[in-house]
Amino acid sequence: MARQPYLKKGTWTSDEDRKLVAYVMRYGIWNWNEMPKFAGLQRSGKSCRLRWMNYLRPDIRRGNFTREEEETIIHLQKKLGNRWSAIAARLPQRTDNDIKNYWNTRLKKRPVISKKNNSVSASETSSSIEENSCDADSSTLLNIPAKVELSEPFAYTTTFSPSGCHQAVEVDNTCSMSEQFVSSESYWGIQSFLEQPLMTQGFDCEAMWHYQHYYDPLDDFWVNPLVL
DNA sequence: AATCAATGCAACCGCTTCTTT
DNA sequence: AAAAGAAGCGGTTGCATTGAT
Repeated sequence: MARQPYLKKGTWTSDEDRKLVAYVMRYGIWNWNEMPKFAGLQRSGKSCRLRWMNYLRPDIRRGNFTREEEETIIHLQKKLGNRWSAIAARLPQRTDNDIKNYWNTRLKKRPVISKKNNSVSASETSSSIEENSCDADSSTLLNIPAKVELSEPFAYTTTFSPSGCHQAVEVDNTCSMSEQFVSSESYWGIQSFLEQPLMTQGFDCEAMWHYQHYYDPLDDFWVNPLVL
């Protein structure tokens, strides 16, 4: 009987993140079960998919949930039950796993939800809702610059639109400028991977590289100008 | 400063659903 | 229509971090 190749489990390292992101950005998603070996990862396809979907995708917003998001979750959970993917579909930049975790660790524990204005009373939320200066209101949830923070030193920024087409957007000035940067070290880490010979054929590799940057010599950073 | 408990979240597991042949 | 494989989903676990003593 053929021995199963060793498959790593547990927390992802920055190197693994880098490999997966670079691979997906170059080749796209074609088959999660086959991808890991081409990407040089000793992970199951399932693990790769989960990592990408829940953490590495560029269109994910991380950090504190806004009051509006929180109220949406509460409302939809009441309406749909624990159908986290359905709830996540209404909050396009949040993952089902994030929403599930948020519900299980915070919202579920709340004893009383006020029906008045469909909101939670101040006494119940004062300790749990933190204002986030980068939060967008619900009308601008889409098409805002998204950021993925990987384990140091790898990070990149991009824009995302629900249709899958990249388009110019305004930089949210309320967010710190650092969110527009990726260090030169990280940039070259990605670039060197991308310059390696192709390992598979038949994919539109160039089309995958939407993520463009320019170098700012003053800060020694590669800046994402928010793609065309 | 050290230890323990509580908390939050990333990741795994097993099952279901969808797609392809 | 059936079978097989891939992808998606939700429940759960385990570890890292934080706070309390």
